[in-house]
Amino acid sequence: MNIGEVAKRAGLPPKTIRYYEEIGLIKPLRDPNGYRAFRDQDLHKLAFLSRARTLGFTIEDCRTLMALYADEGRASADVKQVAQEHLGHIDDKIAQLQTMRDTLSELVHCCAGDNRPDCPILKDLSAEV
Amino acid sequence: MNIGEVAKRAGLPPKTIRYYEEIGLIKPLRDPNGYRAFRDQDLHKLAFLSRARTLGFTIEDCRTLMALYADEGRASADVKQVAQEHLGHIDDKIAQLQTMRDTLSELVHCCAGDNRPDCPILKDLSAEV
DNA sequence: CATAAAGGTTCCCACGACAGGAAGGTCAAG
DNA sequence: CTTGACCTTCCTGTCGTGGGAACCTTTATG
Repeated sequence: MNIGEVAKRAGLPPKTIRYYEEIGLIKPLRDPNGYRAFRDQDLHKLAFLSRARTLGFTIEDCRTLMALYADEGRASADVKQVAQEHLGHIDDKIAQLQTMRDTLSELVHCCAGDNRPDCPILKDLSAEV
Repeated sequence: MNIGEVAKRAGLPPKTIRYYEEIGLIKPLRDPNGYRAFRDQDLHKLAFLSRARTLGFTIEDCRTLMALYADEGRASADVKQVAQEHLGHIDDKIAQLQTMRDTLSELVHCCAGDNRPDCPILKDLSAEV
């Protein structure tokens, strides 16, 4: 399989796949012409990565998760811990965005949005420290 | 005022302030010794930037907002539009994170988290394409 | 059989918004 | 006079790609 083919199947751009090879997440073989030769196991790993990235795991998390996946003797507790920490980060980020959203939404609501210059949004931003 | 002083007052690291000058958001004067000499108006702008960044506006948004702030003849509609677009982006991001969170939370919940290798999280990640 | 299009390769630069650190100049206190 | 706290510029790194140049290989078509 060439890179275009796996890209389609794994749902990842070729650029990203090359990058994943560069940082050692996958190790595709090479054809005599220099083209990367992806095996099913490579495709499988890429699909794994694609899915994990969709769930927001960092590349380093992915590396850890793939190592755990490959380790038959793993403890599910280790996997769970990685996932829970990530979940914590997501929750933090959501909370932070929600705070922004609340403030911003309030300000937008208060702004007349007409052709006059008075604006509670700017007033808030320029409020005294 | 030197950079350390404004940094404290505006709640921004000196590095960030230097960066803001570099990209033209502020234009502090210079003392004969080469030190930046911040006026009240510079501090005011930095406080504005700090607040806007806290609300998640991009640097380019900040540039626009500061221009609107400086423009006495602005229409509040223009400010509102910038804010509303930003609000939209925040909502998108929250929705995306929420989707991740839901899936991940479900998976974490299903994982025993013991010393056995069976793990629904890894099972999900390695599911067939 | 020649050619053109579509695919592959490496390499380098850019993004956003800074953070870290080196190497050096300046200033206030003891 | 020295120490230490500031300040300066300059360069590099972050994270996960995306864009594009310059070049090579394969496949399809006239």
